[in-house]
Amino acid sequence: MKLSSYISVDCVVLGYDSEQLNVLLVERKLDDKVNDSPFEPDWTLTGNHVYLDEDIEEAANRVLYDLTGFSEIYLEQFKTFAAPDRLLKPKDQVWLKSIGMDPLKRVVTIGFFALLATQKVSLKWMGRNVKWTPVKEVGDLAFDHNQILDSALIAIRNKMRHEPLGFELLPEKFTLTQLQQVYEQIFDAKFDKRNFRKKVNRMQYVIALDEKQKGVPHKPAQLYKFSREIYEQTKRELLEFFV
Amino acid sequence: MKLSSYISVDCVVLGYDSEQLNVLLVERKLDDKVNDSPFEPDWTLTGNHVYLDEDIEEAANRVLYDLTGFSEIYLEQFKTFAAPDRLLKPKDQVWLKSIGMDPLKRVVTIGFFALLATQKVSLKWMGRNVKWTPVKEVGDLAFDHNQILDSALIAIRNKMRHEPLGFELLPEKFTLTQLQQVYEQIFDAKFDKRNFRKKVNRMQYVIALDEKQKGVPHKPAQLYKFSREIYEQTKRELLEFFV
DNA sequence: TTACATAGTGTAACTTGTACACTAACTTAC
DNA sequence: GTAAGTTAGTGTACAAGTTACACTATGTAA
Repeated sequence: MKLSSYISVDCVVLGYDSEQLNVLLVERKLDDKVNDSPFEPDWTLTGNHVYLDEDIEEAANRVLYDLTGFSEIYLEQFKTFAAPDRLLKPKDQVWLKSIGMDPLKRVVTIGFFALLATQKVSLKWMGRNVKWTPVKEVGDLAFDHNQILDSALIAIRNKMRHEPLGFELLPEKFTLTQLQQVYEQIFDAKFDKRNFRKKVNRMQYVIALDEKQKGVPHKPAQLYKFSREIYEQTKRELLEFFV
Repeated sequence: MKLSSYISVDCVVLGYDSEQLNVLLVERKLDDKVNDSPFEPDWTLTGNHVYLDEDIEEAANRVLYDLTGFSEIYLEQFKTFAAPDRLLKPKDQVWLKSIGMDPLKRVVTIGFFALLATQKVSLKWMGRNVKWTPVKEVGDLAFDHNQILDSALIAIRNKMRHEPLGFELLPEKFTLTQLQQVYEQIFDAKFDKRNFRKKVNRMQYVIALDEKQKGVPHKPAQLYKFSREIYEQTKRELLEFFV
């Protein structure tokens, strides 16, 4: 299959693990490095080329499927990066020449963000090391991937003001404390527990289950679920979220 | 200058003219048409190829400058379109072959929206007919440009919920009725005049000028201006807009 | 049985949203 | 210069939402 080599997708995969918000990073292989310096950053976001007969959404889903084994992950395009000095890897330049194509100087990449609960993921990707890193502790990434990550976080925050994305970071059954923590992490803010719960109570699409948390060394919390159906019906009235 | 032919930008240029929200369309030339049928739509959004040494933001600004003669227009990337069946024009395919490049089947285009007050614009572009069309009366456009327009309107609405984009559609000095009309057009809604003004009054960055409207056949309205400086200082407190 | 940890709950003061109708100021036509 | 036409500009009462704040309840583990 031929690659349209100059178009790629990069996925900012965010996961919440009951403590913090994490981003999925993959370790670079040696032959990915642009020069031989050992000081180049070792970690990148997940991404891949886009095939010629493939839409970019398909390509991003393919990356996520290879990574997690799941295909129903929340995924959304947020920005395209095309600065002329974006780097094409040397091995790709060689390969492009070998098939008679112009080894262009830049790769245009379409940034996607994906949201999921970390426990779902198997963490294997093309034989490389993969790790969750707390978003607040991400160091230098390769290429312009720090910039892509920052843009993703801004896009997610903006979208979360008026769409119920927070639930995508939680398992199907969750506690209100977990929900609150998700929003606190995303917006880097602290909310008042009672006021937060008052607001959730007004959301008819957050439904209390007949079930409690298990295996915790303290009072177990009530579990809730999110109903997208009810949300779709009532969203006109209840649009504002937590920030 | 060589073109990186498979990347283009398309600009959804929106203008407000004291009555309605309009979008700028350009007429196609005959040799743009994919086949000879006279039934193909005659109008498109403005767009162009992206040069190899050019970022996409630069390319979009170039399109806007060619069109309007202005270079300080509010412009923002909103979505990238890359469906495999997006069409490359026949003349471009011929041209790409002539310079030894693979005539790929699709053009990846990055969609931008631009906001301005219509009176600013001179309306000339590459020798073609250009016209403002009320957004509500746009008919069939060429390629997937109706889809691009719809996506732009959704992106603008979402952004306008928490950023002061409405002012970009007005001249520097505007009346509160004009401001209200902009938001009514964008959100396709009617607001109560007194409540709207109450809300504006709370926005310290909308400043009453010592000046009134002129040349209107009725009571002239107070003029106001928007101060981005004050907005930047106070935005944490006053984030919500009109919808 | 006690210590520990987190869950879960209510109220009062204040701010914002909503619904609603008349007078003021200017121009034009007669 | 008077009347008709047009848009500007204003206030109030009620409902809803926001904010700040501290204690009791229920489970586990030692």
